[in-house]
Amino acid sequence: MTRNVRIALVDDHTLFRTGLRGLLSQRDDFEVVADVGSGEEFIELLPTIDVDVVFMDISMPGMDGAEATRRALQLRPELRIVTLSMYGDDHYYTLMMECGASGFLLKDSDIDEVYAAVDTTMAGDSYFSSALLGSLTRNMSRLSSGIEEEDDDALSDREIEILVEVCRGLSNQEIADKLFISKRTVDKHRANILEKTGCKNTANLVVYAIKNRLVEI
Amino acid sequence: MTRNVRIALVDDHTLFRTGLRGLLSQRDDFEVVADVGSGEEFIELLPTIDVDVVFMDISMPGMDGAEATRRALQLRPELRIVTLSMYGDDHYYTLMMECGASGFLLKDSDIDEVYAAVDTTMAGDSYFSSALLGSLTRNMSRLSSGIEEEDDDALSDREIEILVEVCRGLSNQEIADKLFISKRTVDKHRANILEKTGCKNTANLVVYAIKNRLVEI
DNA sequence: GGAGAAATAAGTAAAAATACTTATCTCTTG
DNA sequence: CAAGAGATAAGTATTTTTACTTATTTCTCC
Repeated sequence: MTRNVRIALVDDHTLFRTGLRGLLSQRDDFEVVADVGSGEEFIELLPTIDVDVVFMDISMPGMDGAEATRRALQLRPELRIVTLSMYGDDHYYTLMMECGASGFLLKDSDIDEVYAAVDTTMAGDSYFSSALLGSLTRNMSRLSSGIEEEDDDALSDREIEILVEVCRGLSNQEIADKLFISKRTVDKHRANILEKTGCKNTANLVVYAIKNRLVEI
Repeated sequence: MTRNVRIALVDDHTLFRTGLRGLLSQRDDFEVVADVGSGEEFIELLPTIDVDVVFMDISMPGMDGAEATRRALQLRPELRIVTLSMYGDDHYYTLMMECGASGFLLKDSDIDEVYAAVDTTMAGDSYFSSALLGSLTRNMSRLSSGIEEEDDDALSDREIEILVEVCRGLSNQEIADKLFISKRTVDKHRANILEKTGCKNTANLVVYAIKNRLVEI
């Protein structure tokens, strides 16, 4: 007999986690081995547990899903991490895929998609919410159409990370402390973000970030 | 024997709804009689069903939770509506209470709070997430202290005018020029706005303004 | 007509952001 | 292994915001 799939849940909404846990337990070949509310907790717990598939929320207070995914995969490259997001935004999708996620599920998926995500990623493939297919194929066709528009102004992962903290109201110094880098580096990132986004100041940035669904309000 | 409590779920995230439904079904005196993804759907469905308690999300595409609550209570004043929110924000809380909600639950509550919310509201009382108690008692004591300060924190028209310009990304000097007043006056207004809204800086202000619908993005 | 609220204005000082530049280090990719 | 991109860091100078305070004028409301 095959052993159970060991699943971890990382999401800051306890109720959502509890609900998902209940839904997952309906499959008796699934076993939820971790159920935590933050990226930090998960990274701390990871060395002590055996996990196959992680459902990872993107927006969480403190360490977000992107950073947690990166760190988790450094520790355990064989982990299958499935992103759980409110929005099927290109930016989020790209960010998480670049961080090494194996799947992307919208929170308004139905439970069959969750099961499918586990089964598919366990088989070594990637899984995406069916609702995402439209926007994905759009991107694909754009890429294959040869226009190759490289979007020079796309924010890097780190820049997005900085921008999210800016939107939370942290000063550059506070962001520096939080990310363990120099304030001057944050200054530089922020200047680059302003340049790339065509924004003039903080107020513009927050509006930009919200419009582009980089932060949820 | 008492009859079951009939519950409706209104939330745009299918997965969350399904999870919550599962959790609620563990109480065999509860019965989920509606499970919809938007305010419109709920209002449409309401005349055809018997409901006691509604769990209502605030932010939904289309008709939001506030509007749906108002309309539902017009149709059925005896409904007990419990708000489900990501945030324990004063503003959201006040808004929903003004719309007639009987309870306010954070999405990171645990399931016992959900059960408690049903039981409490069915008994005719109001229920609030324990995480909210801090900010609520603060408000209560302010009210009961007899000062009768009718929401001292309401922004004046001029302050709202300033805030809107801030959100557009104008500097205080630019706002001053635009409104034909001194930059120092704008400074002062801005400081008062920060104080009243409890914000720390521009980023917070923009988020506040958007949440409070003072600006559209 | 007087009380109180709101808008106006200013001084001073400190903190933060912005505009420039340059220079490593690391990682990926051809 | 070389090239390029991204993250890191720092110098310097200017502009902007923020935190304190006080004071005058112009409203409206009772």
